[in-house]
Amino acid sequence: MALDPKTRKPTIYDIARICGVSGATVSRVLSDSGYPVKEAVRARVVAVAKEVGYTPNAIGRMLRRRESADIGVVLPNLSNPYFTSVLLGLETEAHRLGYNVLLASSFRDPETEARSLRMLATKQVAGAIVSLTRPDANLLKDLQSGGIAIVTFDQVVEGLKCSRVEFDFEAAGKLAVAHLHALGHRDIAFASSPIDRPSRRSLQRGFLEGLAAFGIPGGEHRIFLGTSEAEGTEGYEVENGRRLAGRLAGRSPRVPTAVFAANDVTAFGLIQGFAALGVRVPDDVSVLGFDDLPFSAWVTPALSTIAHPAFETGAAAMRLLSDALREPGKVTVERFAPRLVPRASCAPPAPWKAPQGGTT
Amino acid sequence: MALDPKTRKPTIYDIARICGVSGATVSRVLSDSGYPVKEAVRARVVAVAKEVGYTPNAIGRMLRRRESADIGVVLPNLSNPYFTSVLLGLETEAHRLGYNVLLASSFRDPETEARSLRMLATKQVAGAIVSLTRPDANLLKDLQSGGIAIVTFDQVVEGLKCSRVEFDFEAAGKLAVAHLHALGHRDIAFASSPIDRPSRRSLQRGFLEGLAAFGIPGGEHRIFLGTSEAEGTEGYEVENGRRLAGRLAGRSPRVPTAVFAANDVTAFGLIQGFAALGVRVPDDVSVLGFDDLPFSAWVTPALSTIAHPAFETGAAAMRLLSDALREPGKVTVERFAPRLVPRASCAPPAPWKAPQGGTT
DNA sequence: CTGAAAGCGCTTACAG
DNA sequence: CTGAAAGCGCTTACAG
Repeated sequence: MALDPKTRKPTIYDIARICGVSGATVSRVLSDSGYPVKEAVRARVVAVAKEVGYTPNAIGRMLRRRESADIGVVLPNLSNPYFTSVLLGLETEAHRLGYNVLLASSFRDPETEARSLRMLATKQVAGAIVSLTRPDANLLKDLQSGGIAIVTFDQVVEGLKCSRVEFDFEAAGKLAVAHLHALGHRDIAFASSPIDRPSRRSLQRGFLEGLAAFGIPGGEHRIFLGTSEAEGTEGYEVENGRRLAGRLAGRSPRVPTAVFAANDVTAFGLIQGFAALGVRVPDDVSVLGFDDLPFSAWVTPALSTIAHPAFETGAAAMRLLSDALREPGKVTVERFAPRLVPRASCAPPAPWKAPQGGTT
Repeated sequence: MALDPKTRKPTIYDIARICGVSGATVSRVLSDSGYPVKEAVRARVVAVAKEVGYTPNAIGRMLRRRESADIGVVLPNLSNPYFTSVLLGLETEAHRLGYNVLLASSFRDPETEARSLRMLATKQVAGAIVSLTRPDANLLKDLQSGGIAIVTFDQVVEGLKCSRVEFDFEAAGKLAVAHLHALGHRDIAFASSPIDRPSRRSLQRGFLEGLAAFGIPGGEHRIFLGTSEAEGTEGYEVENGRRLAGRLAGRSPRVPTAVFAANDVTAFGLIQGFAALGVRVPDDVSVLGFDDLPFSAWVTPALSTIAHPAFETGAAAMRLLSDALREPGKVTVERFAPRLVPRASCAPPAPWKAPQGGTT
């Protein structure tokens, strides 16, 4: 315990001095370099390190080695359970692979997003996994040319070469319409928070294409979007759904017979909003969600929805990043397809009403 | 663009060379030091920095300044929505205060937990916000003596001086029993995943004290705990609840009339498990949750529960940490109290059955 | 097997 | 207002 005055944290040189060896030797022992060191010396160094409570300084090491085990993660919004599940998948895989996660929620603000990206560059992260509200190829290219590997998910950034996890949002939109159409619906609406991300845009496009495929005219009377700017706060999505239910229920001359919600949470809001107005789901209107969150199977009516594999998306993104880190320049695309999960919130429209499905 | 051979990232010295000034001057300009620099020089430096695409290296700066804006966060389990909400509160406040979050989920493994803590020390974080599966005062004291501020939540670590966000779990357990007792229940059980954290222990203690206060004998036939070691995986809690429902339903000579679940997700599992066995909630058995997750108000029957403010806990923890960083040694304790949120999953026991409450 | 020395990118007394 | 120099804690050719 022969340390300096002001309870300074011991460094490699403190240990070196105590052991009567050079800093280089201590470094070789303590960094598991595999470099040969006489066994007696090694033992002494390890013992002294322990005795003085030595903690390696990763900053010093990083500066010297110019490498990092940190991965930046930029998500639009932690209050949406979808992203929370992505994060869980990411974190699980990161842990398995030995990476640390630097989290940066953008709160759906492009400014914050850009700042987070720059912050990550500043921190010299090895790579970043991002889902952007306002994809900016130049910003991401800057990171890449700074040696930072990028992986995106749920979006392809125009003009950027990088690995990504794709999801076919357009197919999801079509699948939604197909399901509702098969149930007998012809007057189908789309409910969403503002279309501020490409994934939403694709979903909406798929929805419209789905309508077109069945000869159903699209148009503004089918599209119900949130206007609030209070996004990113907990409960925004569900509240938006509640409000949209009011607008849907008030549409003249008549209420749509089915609604496709841009995510499960919005669907919950719709169902609640409808209930408050005495509109029954699925008796009066069918509600189809998107995401298949874990608890979507627990609500009543159990939510019919389109599965969007969240955990798997996060885990896959982390794996792709790890691959890209191991093999710079490697670009891989992993694709997930939508899958229909029919439950109880969708049923044939009133005239042809068939018995409801079970709740469990 | 007069940079070195191998597309090395430009440093302060590259800019200095191009501008014909010293590195010190460039640093003064680019680090917003407030140090006086001739305006013409300043402008030139800024322009060149932009031109060469300079990105400050936070590692170099951290090593020199010995300070960090990183905060470590150690959570037991991201698959539990409670912690997810805590994280959201934390992250929101961290963003507001200008800190970056280094995330480390322990997956409920004490080894992983200890490793994460050491990793954070290594990374020279300014502080850490932790909820530990196996609280270890020595481990945390080591961080503190290394200059890292610690804030805990939902637990007080024996023998550790630090700011913390407390929650009165014992009172929550008592409140649960009081509510169920007031409804007429006398045969009340407790259902939980393994009691591996002090908070769970306190909740259970409160439950038992609550029983005792009403002269209801405790005992093993009232305590139903998960045995699985598959904790930390998504869906563990709900699956555990489903399994426990089976054990509860099969208890002889008779099924309890009410169950207090250690968290809302377990309660969902219970309700599902009961439903699968034809046991109705609340008609045959009342289920009371704990947490009041956002979606607990959306399920059917709407979950009666005890509120445990998650977002607020995370935000408060971050604020306390910020205070402690600003004023080293400052120890503050912020307390949250449990609050009953009666909904539809609890009702008087069968014999005295009264009309059910509404679902919304 | 060991050490002296340079250097990772930055900041900051110190001297002018 | 500016610069030379030292140093944050570490690693790693290089020489022995």
